Amino acid sequence: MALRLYNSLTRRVEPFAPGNPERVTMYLCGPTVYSYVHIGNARGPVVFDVLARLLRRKYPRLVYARNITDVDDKINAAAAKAGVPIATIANRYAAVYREDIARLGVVPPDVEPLATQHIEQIIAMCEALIASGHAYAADGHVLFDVASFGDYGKLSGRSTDELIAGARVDVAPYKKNPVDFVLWKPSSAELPGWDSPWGRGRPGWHIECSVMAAEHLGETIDIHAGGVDLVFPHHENEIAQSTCAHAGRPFARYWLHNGMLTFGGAKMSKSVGNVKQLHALLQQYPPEALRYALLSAHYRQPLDWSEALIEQSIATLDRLYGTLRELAEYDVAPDPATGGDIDIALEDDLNTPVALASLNGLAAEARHVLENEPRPFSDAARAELRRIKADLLGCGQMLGLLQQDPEAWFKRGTEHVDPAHVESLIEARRAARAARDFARADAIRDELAAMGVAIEDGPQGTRWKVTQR
RNA sequence: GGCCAGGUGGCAGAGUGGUCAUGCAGCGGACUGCAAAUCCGCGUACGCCGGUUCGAUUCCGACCCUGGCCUCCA
Repeated sequence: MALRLYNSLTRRVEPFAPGNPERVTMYLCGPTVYSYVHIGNARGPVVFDVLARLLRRKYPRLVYARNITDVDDKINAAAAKAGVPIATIANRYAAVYREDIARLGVVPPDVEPLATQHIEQIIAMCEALIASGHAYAADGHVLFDVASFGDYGKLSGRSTDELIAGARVDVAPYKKNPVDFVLWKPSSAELPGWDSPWGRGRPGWHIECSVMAAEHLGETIDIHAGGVDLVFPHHENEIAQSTCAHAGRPFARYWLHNGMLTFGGAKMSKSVGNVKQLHALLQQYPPEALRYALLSAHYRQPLDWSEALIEQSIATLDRLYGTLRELAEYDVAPDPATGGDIDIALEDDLNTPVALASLNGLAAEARHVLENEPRPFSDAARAELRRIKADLLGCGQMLGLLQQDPEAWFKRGTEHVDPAHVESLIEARRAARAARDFARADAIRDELAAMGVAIEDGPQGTRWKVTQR
């Protein structure tokens, strides 16, 4: 089965056919680095990381770009408040972002362009748009002339007329049309700025993405992704700029949009104030559980973030890793499992919930064999277990899950517990049980529980795991 | 108000015109000194009202409700 993706532009699921299989291109709108991002901001990077993994297998020459907006009024405000240059703020939060997103198991993009490193090209695109009559300079600004682009509104399903009628933006006097948007704006002396034909200024937000996509991926890209809240105006504006700057050649073949993460029933956003910072969550919970939670719903659906969702994800991973732990003796390489259930699910517009169901199904198969086959295992049973483990790891790899040592999963956060102490208590309990002093054995178990350590007596002895974090 | 998604069992969340999601939680059983883990089994879920159909949770229409966008936003 071939990859099929929902294209916001056509509002349909379509087979994916790249312009050039030797160089498939994908762009994701990255963060504006003025503060810590929230978990909602991580949904796109995570789900499109799964897409990148899927694409890369078939098109090894994929070029995946995820930008960083490092000049913006919010950064300016944060820098002014702290009394430092904007680069200080931007570099600090960009570094935190890279690190935190990586902890979610996201493979770094091939290119991570910064807006401030493309000022020349931004100015050039503004000039080109002015030259071709799609933009005009006014009062130190450069504005895109929306009326000059007939397809404006196509992505978001709006007509220019209704946009003008419903415009709630303050109409600046220098605008020809209320919906015209800024490509370049003037900077006062205290604001960061660059010299330009229109005086000292800085770029508008939308043009950055058009320029960086063109610079690193080409004029027409295969996939452009982002949150559904960016459809209008950001992506609409990108299409207008890029198409007009490139003589009408299409900007992106496929537009992919992830649904919003909600919290308490409303979209998670700083303006509402219902945010959960990614950085804070990573201190509190296993990163892999956050990733599992983000993949637990289909990417286009809204997903309500909650403590229960994380706990459930941890519980499910406990079970999956528990199965892998039972298979520890089988030393196998991950099998990419091409054509398997997981593949079919992921190629069907990234159906990660079904892929996770398959993952759980594989684990159940393994447990079934472990439970029912007579021991010692026959060669056939062992081969079956090896196959399942290879599939489990291979499918996990596609999803960016199950790649750590099961023992590391169960003993995560052991900085709060001394493993040697735990082992000695377990040994003391073993001795007590051997002496049939069950009161003492249970007391030791309670003591371990108080430390956040749970134990399991199995045929191979007693195992332990942390119950917290 | 306009445009766009969606309403599934205790919860999360897929999917389908007519046997099955899956996970978490719960209950019963097996196993265990007891737990835990694991295994087996269980719960008659598809917002409301009509329509189409032999048959609709799935298709069509109305209604109710929720969320998103229309302004910075992943």
